[in-house]
Amino acid sequence: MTPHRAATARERARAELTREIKEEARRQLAATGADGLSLRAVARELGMVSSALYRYYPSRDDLLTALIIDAYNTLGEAAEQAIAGAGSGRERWIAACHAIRDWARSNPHEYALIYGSPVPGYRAPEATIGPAARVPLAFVGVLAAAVAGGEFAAAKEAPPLTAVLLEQAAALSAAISQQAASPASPESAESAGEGAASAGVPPDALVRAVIAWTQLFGMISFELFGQFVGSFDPPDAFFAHTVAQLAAFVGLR
Amino acid sequence: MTPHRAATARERARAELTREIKEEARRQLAATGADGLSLRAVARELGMVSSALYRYYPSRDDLLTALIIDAYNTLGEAAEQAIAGAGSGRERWIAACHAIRDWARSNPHEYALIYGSPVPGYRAPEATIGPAARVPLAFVGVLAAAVAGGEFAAAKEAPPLTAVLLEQAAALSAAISQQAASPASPESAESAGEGAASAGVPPDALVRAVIAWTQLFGMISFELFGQFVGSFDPPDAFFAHTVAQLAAFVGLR
DNA sequence: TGTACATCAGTGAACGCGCGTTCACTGATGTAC
DNA sequence: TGTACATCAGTGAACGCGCGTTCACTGATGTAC
Repeated sequence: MTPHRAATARERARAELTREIKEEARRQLAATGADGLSLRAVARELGMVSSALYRYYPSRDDLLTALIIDAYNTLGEAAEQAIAGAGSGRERWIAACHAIRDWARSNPHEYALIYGSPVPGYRAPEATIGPAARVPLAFVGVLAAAVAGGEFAAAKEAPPLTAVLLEQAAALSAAISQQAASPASPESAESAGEGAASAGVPPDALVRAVIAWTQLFGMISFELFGQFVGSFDPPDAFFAHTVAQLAAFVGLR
Repeated sequence: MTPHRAATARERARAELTREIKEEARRQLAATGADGLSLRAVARELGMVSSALYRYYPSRDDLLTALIIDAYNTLGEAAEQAIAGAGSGRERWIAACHAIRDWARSNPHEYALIYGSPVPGYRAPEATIGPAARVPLAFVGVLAAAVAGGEFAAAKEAPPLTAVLLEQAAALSAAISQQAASPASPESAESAGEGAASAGVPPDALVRAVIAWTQLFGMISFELFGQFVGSFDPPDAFFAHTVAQLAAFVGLR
């Protein structure tokens, strides 16, 4: 698709400005939230006239989409790097959780953009699905690698799964294998790597992983959205405690 | 404070319209989200002129605050009623979780208003703190009653709490007892009742209760905000499974 | 019970604001010969 | 290497919109004598 030739000055300028627009938009996101994001304000800040932005994004929603995709990707990358930098399966799991929290704390409005209440009237396009899956896939990858490496211990007191739940877990497992085979973004393919498929992960563990996943984001949302005020605040100790417990819960000892 | 005399027609009309304004505002919330809520649109829909609303709410933020307080209260009430209608401690806990989810599914935008990303520029006034505490207090009440009634079983494999966490748990316990002694809303006093204080609930169980609390809202947020799409969808079975597990987790057998 | 005054709900016009998006345009950059 | 044409980035004015809030006003409801 892309011919091999040097980029023209025009192309370089375009790439540069596209980056600057997103940067400025992120700044405004941090200041005023997703609904406060305005093309006119971005243009103003960049010293351009508002209509000029339409050379780069055909509408406000498209700019928002670009920010959402970027957010999913940087978060996914943070998780993947944390995983790559840790030793055992248990350590990888815990490191990923902390990396996700750290990213969320550093980028609260981008976090809100992707995990907070949906922006009214905005419909997420297909292009966000792949990046959104990076974090869950990374977790499943850790689990699968642990199973393969003999680091996984099935839960002792496992309450039985209902038929519906078993079925959904099986379907999810299949979907994951498929997605891992044809990853959405080239970057995620690399780091998720060989262990990305859910091969060998028992359905019960998959359910537990999803429980842990919702728990993780529940804690982070509560922290960022101010629900912890007056209880475990700051929730650093609480978070570390819970995450360690969750690692055991999913079967990583 | 309130003298005992019949309400004048004016007073009745005022109460009636105040209710209608909030009703219409809630409808708009459901349609367009918190940022789409506009005084002008509410007035328009009620056949009034926009400036007339200022006789009822001094600003848009005050109307928003009223909606937030109502949301916390109806949710709290739903949880309290579920608890009152169930038998054992374990059943109460589970019933409360389901009631909260049901309320959230029926009132997604009100849920988003109180548990979603904060409305940018809006600062929650003190008056919201009391109503916001109803749900957590209800859960602690269930736990305390179970301890008093011998229905509570401490966790077997309890990972040790760090010093910081222990300290925070103790402070939280004290704060709960205090709040239960002087409840924010008269209604909550009644149903939370005798068992509201955290008396007898061990710190470890309190930590577990907060874990369960974040887990619960993590699941609900994921469901409402669309993160389950493609995995456990619909998450009914997943939710029931997890909630039952959580009841055991906090010590209710 | 009737009247004079005070209170309050609702009106309508206006202020000033910022927004997304369109469109005809100028001038610079890139390309084909 | 130089020229003619095509492409594209950015301009500036404009359209039409809805918003929160203020203010002087009218007319109805309530209260004190």
